[in-house]
Amino acid sequence: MGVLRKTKNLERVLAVFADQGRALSAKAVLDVMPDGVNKTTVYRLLERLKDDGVLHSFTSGDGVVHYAKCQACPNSAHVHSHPHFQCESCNEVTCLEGEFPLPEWEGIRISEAQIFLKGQCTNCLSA
Amino acid sequence: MGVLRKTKNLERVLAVFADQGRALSAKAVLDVMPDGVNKTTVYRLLERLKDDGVLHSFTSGDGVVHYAKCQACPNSAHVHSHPHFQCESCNEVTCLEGEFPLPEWEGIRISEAQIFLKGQCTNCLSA
DNA sequence: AACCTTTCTGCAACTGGGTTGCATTAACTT
DNA sequence: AAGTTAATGCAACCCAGTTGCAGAAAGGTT
Repeated sequence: MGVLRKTKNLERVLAVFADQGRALSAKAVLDVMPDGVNKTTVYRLLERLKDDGVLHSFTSGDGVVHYAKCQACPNSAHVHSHPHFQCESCNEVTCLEGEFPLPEWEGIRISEAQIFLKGQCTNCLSA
Repeated sequence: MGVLRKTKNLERVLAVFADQGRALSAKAVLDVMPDGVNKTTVYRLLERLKDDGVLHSFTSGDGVVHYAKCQACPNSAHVHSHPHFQCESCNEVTCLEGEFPLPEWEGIRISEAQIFLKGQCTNCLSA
């Protein structure tokens, strides 16, 4: 469904994620985009890139959806149970490498895990 | 700050959480409350109960704040790093017992963890 | 009881993230 | 160049949650 067209806006959004090696909310993308782009367009582009496996999304602790580049993701099995981390000082949100070992629970079947951590990042710790 | 008054609405909210042994969003509380209560009131009551350590809150996967009763919480050290679980079939949100063993990460300090799991609950698995 | 003080409540209006319908524009095909 | 289909912008909307303020209840005091 939907052949992707390589539009100017798409390339600009990709450039934003290439520049900043971190997770961004739709609003953050909008703020960084030069020469106003419509917010609806950004929301749709982010969803499209997610459907295509270029980005993945998760909800940060305060309920805002963030997007980040998928690295080393076999497009087939798209599991993103790696933790996401937000620094309480600079508010940057990043992906932590490595999958998370999910414990088992009695009587339930777990299909998806969202792990969101808060604390101090390397930069802010040494500052 | 703030002496608590034992009002009718407060007791009604508490009764809701006593009945349903699970986590509820503000909207869910409103829907269950007999004889319309104002939504602002419910939001404020939930915050108040949280400040008092009666409830704790967390954000579900879709960004909605949920509240649940604190059980066996020493009021001093109020850490809620236990996982929360949502059934994809019946949508019920519950607290899973037991603290979560947080792994260490290089170079950062973790102060808070939110673990949100999705899957099938016992009821829905056997149905 | 009447009175006073302080908190609670309800309302209406607002904020902010995100979505939808629709007409227009830009990509890609032939 | 023309036609098809997807992408864009706009305005209007939805939903969770918040804010300011006036009026209503708790609780304390006399």
